Amino acid sequence: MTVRTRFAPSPTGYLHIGGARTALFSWAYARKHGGTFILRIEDTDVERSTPEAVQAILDGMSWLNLDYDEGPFYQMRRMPRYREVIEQLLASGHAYYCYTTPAELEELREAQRARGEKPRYDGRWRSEAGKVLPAVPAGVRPVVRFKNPTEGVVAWRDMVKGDIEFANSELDDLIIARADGTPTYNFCVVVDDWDMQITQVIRGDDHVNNTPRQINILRALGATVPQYAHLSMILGDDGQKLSKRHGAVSVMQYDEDGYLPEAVINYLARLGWSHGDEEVFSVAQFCEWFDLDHITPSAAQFNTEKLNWLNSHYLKLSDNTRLAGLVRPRLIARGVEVGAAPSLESVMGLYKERVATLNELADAAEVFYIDLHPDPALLAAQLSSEAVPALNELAQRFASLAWDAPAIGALIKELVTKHGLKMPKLAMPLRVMLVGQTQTPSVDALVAVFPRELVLERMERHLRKISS
RNA sequence: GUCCCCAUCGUCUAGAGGCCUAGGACACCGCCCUUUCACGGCGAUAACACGAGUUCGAAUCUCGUUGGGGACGCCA
Repeated sequence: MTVRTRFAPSPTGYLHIGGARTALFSWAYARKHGGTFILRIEDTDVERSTPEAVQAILDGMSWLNLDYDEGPFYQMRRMPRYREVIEQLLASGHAYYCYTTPAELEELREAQRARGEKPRYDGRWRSEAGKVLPAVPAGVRPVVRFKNPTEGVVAWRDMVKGDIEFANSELDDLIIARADGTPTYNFCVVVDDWDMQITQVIRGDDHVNNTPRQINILRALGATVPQYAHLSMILGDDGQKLSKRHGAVSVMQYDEDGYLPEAVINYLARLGWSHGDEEVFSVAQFCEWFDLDHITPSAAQFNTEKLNWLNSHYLKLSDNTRLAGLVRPRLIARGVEVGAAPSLESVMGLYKERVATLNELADAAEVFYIDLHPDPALLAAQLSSEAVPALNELAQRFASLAWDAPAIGALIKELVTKHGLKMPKLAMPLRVMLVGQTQTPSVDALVAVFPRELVLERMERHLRKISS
């Protein structure tokens, strides 16, 4: 049988990091087995679903390069099909109308909780042989409930967690159609997974409790029960459950924060899944290696430090043209006009081994293109009176020097010796004048990236001030 | 409260009864490289939650305890 997996988010917010990992694993499983990956939008919660959220999910997946073979399917467009199946269940006696009102249910649950029981529907409208049902109240529109088996157990071999078993006595008769006739989540999932012939349901482990109910409905329908793989959740950096407060950020936030999609994919792949000691691998390699046997059943804590490490790794591997293309819009967004000289590409080359994110790369690049005003205190501290003559001579000699790093380096060394200085005495003030910082790449490489005129301009601006 | 799940270094993990004196990675610390800072290289510290049992032998199997998480909606 060919593999068919699906990712089925509800469009009530952005695609967060946990959802992204679920999508990634589901996608990778299909890719690994030459199967089909389906995107399904579970938008039956009309109140909370928005087109913006749909777009956010699509954007997130596209940024991560998770392509789907079928869909997106929207549940709201499948209403006639759901209605048809509900009729079928009603007709076969697997479902029934229930006239209990929400208020009555609340009252029931309240009482059960007070008694220390698990809150659940008491089956008052469930038809049984020889049972007399209450009189149908006037003016109450009924919901449809699934008639869950009362005896035995429902068990499955979870591909991540192993054998899981629920007693049917723990399950109540869930609502499959609301009073207004619209179907509910657990029911739609079942019909969709059935119709779409999903072979492996890979989803978050918050769905473990839904699984026995879904299996029971599937069986009532005579459908094939798919395999299930329940992924444990991802905790925030602080070990807390991901929530809006705790950085349950959109995957697009990682884009904004300057992470490369391949770094995020690599990080997510390694979070809860492993292939021996392998830490760094391409998406293609991941698809080849991926399997459900090596997924940890326990929750994993997100670790930004490790993501940073992976990101800096991929940054080093990226060519300068790509990096320039990614950094340029970030600079423009800051209002920086990126001039022709130095080329952004060369600046990327100078800094890509030293940063963890694209934003840090942008920070480093920015000073090359703005009207730079180094911190006066810093400049004063570095620009010692003994360095000024050497710097003056340096500027003078720069004017006619062959403009490359070896020549620049040689000249600096020569003048350091000539003026009886230590290297930092000369290099530090030069760094501050050029980029406003004492910590930079090697000074000859730094100078070489600049166009000669800009170096002279930035040097003379300050040297003139001192001299006068 | 009831049901379900989970439990190896600070974090992500390797580990499917002897290969474990528990391996790798991130972080941290130290050293080297570097007349700056990073990068890089080398090294160190650091874990099987606890208690019973099964076994010649348990991180690995069983049970219990503790701790954590999830679910108990006319949300998904």
